[in-house]
Amino acid sequence: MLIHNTDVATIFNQIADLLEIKGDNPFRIRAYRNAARTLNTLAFSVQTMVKEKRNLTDLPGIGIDLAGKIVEIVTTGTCALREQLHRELPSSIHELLNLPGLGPKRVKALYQERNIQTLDQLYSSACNGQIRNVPGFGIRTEQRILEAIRAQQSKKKRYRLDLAETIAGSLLKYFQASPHVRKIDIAGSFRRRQETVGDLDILISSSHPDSVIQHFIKFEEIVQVLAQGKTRASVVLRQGMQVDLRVVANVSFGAALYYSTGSKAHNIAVRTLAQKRGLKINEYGVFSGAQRIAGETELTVFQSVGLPYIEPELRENRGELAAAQAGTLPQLIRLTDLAGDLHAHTKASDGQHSLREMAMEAKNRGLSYLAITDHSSSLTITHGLDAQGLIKQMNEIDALNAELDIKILKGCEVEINEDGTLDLPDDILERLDIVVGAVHSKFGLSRERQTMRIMRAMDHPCFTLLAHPSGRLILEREPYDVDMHQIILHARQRGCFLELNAQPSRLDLSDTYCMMARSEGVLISVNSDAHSIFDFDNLRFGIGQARRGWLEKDDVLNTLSIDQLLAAIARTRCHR
DNA sequence: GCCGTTTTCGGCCCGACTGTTTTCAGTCG
Repeated sequence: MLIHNTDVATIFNQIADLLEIKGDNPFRIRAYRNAARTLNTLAFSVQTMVKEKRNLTDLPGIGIDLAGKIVEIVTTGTCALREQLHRELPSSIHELLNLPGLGPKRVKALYQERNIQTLDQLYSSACNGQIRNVPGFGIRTEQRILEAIRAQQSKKKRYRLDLAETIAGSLLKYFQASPHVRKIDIAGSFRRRQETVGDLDILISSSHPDSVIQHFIKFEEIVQVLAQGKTRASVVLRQGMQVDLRVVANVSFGAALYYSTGSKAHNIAVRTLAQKRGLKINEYGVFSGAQRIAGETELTVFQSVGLPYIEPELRENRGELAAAQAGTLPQLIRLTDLAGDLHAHTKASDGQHSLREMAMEAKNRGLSYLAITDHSSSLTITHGLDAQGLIKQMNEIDALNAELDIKILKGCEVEINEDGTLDLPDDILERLDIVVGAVHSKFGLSRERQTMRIMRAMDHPCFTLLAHPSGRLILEREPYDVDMHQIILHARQRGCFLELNAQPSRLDLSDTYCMMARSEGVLISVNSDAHSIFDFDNLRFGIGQARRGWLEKDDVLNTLSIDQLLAAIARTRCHR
């Protein structure tokens, strides 16, 4: 039986929920949640670790007891503790905790006083006015529960980063109209460039917080004000997205920005560090007793606990504190480090602009090379190119290269067939500068067959890099089942490369696999996969994801100069 | 239940807002 890390994490979170409702030791509950978070961000399979008898207690937040429970879950598929808790409390009850406004205490009260076990029961009880008399509840709470259930039924919970960026842009513009806004920044997972965000966290410094809050709640896109106080407010926008605003004094801006950027796990780790130094960190600064010793900028907050500045994309408690203390933080790649783009389409297949238009735009954006990689013919939906079509395009590229001051590479996004062969004859592949292999079909193959398919494609002597390696579409399609670690190891052995596809709907490879590729020494190519001249904007999303994956300039293929790049591609070909 | 440059025991991040409480518990970020 295949057990994924997320399966184990889900069981740990369920146990934490049930223990919370029971009123168990809060630190024991936190231990289960910490372990679940570790498992959810781990690139390696714990089931494989168990098979290989590797030491689970090396993982952060996993001690002897939880290591034993992980072994139990990956071998039996379940956990005795969870089963026992389910005998004490109904199994559906933890769903109630997901409802905003309901925490463990209230869920417990609802169960004990009204025997409410499911959302449906809660909804009908609230409709009938049976909630308001439960101790600790009232009419307002009953109303909010009804609203929360209705809202949950209609809204999508997370949003892609590109949509979040659009909304953030309009909010920033709106706040520019307020004379009392001194500094403003968007914090939270948005600032950490997470691929999806659940809400937007806006931070403002001002000496007139009341005016700023008043201005905020008049924003025309707001459909509901959830909370409104002297220094913060929470609202829901028309798109369903929640926006939280916090206003602080200028001397606290850095501390508040640091605090609201998170992640939660990172913040807790740094606060714990501060505590050992006898310091207290909160939204207002770093305090030694009653004296504020830092807080105007983020840098001073880090310095106060003896750390160098840590970039927001690294703040996930995935080893950045240890690296900071050891002085081994990565010098994260920046957008301006990219010298070229190795994946772009034209009107010849499913793109919107001509070869010339794409090349001119890439040059205007400061790139010194661009690979044109239209689809191959078996992807009929995109009107892919056959051998004749590609030969024609190669001639056009020769002509343009003689004319333009940017190097255009002859490439193709070649279909990887079900058996791992490539969708073009060898004599054509050999004439291309770059061969980008991609899976667009047969997503449902077994893990073994999908992995073999891709590895066999990599073995073709002309294969250069693997496009969007997992095939996922964010919030729309799960990745196909594939052993990414094996593929990364095979890429290293074969000498080829993997793509980080920068489309905000893909961002594929994910951050954790970027970390894995980096640690295995496999170069990543951050590519726009542009289908129009506007899509070169994608690159900044790709760079955000690359930074989350700890990538430095030297870890990224398309930071090489054109000569270095051509030499690197040549080496992949003389490999066999 | 985890963890250790004060510790193998005794800690474990911290404050704002809401509603129901009439001084604060619960929830959230």
